[in-house]
Amino acid sequence: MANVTLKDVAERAGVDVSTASRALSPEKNSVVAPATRRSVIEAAQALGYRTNLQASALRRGRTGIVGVIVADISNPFIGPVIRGVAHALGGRGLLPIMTETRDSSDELAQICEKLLAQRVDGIIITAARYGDRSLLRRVASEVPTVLAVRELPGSGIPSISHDDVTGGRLAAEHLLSLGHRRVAQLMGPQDIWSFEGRAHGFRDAIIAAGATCTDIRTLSRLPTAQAGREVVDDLLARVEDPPTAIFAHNDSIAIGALGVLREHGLECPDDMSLIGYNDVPLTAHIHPALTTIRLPGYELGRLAAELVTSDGDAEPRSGKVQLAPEIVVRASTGRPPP
Amino acid sequence: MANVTLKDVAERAGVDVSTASRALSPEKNSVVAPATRRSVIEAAQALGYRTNLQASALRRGRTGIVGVIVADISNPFIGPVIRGVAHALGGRGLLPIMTETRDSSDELAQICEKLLAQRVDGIIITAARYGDRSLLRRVASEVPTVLAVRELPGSGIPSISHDDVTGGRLAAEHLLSLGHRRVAQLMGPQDIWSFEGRAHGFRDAIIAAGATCTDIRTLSRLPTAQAGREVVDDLLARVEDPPTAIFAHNDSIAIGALGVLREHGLECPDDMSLIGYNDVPLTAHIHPALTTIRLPGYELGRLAAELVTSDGDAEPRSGKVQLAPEIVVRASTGRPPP
DNA sequence: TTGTATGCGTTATCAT
DNA sequence: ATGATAACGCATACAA
Repeated sequence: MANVTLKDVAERAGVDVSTASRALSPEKNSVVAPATRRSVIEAAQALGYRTNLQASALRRGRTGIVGVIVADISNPFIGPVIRGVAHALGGRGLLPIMTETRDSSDELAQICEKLLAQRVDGIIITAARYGDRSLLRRVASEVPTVLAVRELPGSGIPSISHDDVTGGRLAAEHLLSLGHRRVAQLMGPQDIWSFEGRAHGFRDAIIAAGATCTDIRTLSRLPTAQAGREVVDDLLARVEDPPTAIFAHNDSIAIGALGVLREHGLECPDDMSLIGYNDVPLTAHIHPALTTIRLPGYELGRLAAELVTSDGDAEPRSGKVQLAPEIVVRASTGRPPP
Repeated sequence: MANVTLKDVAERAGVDVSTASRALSPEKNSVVAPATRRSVIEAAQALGYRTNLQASALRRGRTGIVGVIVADISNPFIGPVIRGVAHALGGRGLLPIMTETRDSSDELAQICEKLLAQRVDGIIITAARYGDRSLLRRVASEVPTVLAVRELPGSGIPSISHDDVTGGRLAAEHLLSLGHRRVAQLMGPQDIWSFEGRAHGFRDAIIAAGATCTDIRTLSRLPTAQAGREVVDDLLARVEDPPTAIFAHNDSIAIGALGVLREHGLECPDDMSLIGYNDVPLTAHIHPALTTIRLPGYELGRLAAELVTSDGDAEPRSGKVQLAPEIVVRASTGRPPP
């Protein structure tokens, strides 16, 4: 029972290994006689046979494994993305192998090396920073590679993302429509396309409306609640004419900011409006429920998986797909104080 | 550059493949002459050679891959566990392959099948329910298997967990010490050991103190914020003499409950104390900051990975390890209303 | 329809 | 210290 091979199955069924192989293959079992096929399957079950995927992969030249690289597993918006990837891959008989970079380029390089050594059939990357461009270009030249969530302009690597510029603009328009004229944005790392896009979309719309926008850069490498805390202190201290609304580049930053605002006695949305990004599950459950921009994570993951596994077919395998963002208005935004 | 094999390297270095193999092996490169070794390494670099781990695995009988099975990637407490696993495995040159069951036993069965077919060197399971006992026993008989976070009593499978009974007791003692005499617990699924342990530890301590404990079972299969919402409505409607404190079996349930309480005009902790479980990152940032029981996720993951990779050494490879829980007192608990 | 033979890329054994 | 060779388990081209 320890290690049953095809040979064992073939012997028990009284056929050659090649026949056994065919009988067990979903694609070629039509060419083997129903009777022998049954006896092979029976023998396989009796012995508890299980294809050795490693050996199979070696022979066929495909492993059936797709590498998935994320920056931070704890970031709640990544859950749906992973799920979308896993479902799409599972439907095609593939298995995802998930790894985390903690947004470190060194980690990313090491992980790519490992995945390539595993001869994965494709790689989905959601952790790309500008500095990784040449590395990822090399990777993409060796194995089908798709960027998900985060694009990497100029890399030539196909991407499935959503329109961060429009997302930023939606946030701006919402605040403007409520009457805000002085706003600030708490920015995620600007060497990541998603955040740069959000920043531009937001700022441009604010400026175009003749309102003023203060940009606050977070210091931490990871855009977490802690990063939000650090930066709001800064904001409230520094600005002489403080904003009436804040756009946080993701929900975690927003939640961190919310805490500090409260400590400063500022209620949300009465004293300060706050809008986040991603629409992670918890945003609906905190108080006040967070207004945010929805990122269609599951869809992104699904499409990325489909793209990476469609090796060169009719599909483009290059260029980029962008889904549309959507604003979710909840309780954290309102009219500016008089 | 497409697919450089050892043969290519050997030819370029003017040696046999077997010599090339030895020269590149960290363990056996001591037996090859320094000069040839250098020329082999040089050739490998020049050609961009990368070991084919599939072929290597086939030959050696070990894949260097460990399967990691979680119930719900979106559950924030799992992040540190995964990180602990990944670090420990990475340090040993192994690669984790992560999968999600969404707490479905069917999914679990399918995933185990796939992992076994991949000939993983070990499996770490954090998604065990009582109903999975026989399945997991079969799995454990084929490959080193370790349960993490959730034990499975009577399965004989080694586990790295923490002491949920004590965790429940800590929650109870904290509430009792604040003067609460009528309390309720919002229970996670009781076919999962962690939640059953918390339930018993809590209830026993409450009863022993002569106080009263109302058990509320969540309906959802997954212990999420939504589950917390559903159940608190129930609690507030049903109990004639309502509790003054609530123990939620995890932080997500607690956060869901918090929202409903607020909608009912109940402030926390003034009208109702609330204590969660797991100490996920966000609990410190919501309002009020949540009192909770800390689960040492990173440590659990690390130890599980170490155990699953220590095949039969001096180590026990059976029995269970339990880490100690710890209470984190924040703002969501206080004295009961007069 | 089935069997024979070969090779995927690597490593371990045995000679040399 | 190095080379020749076999074998890991499977899938396929080809022959029968």
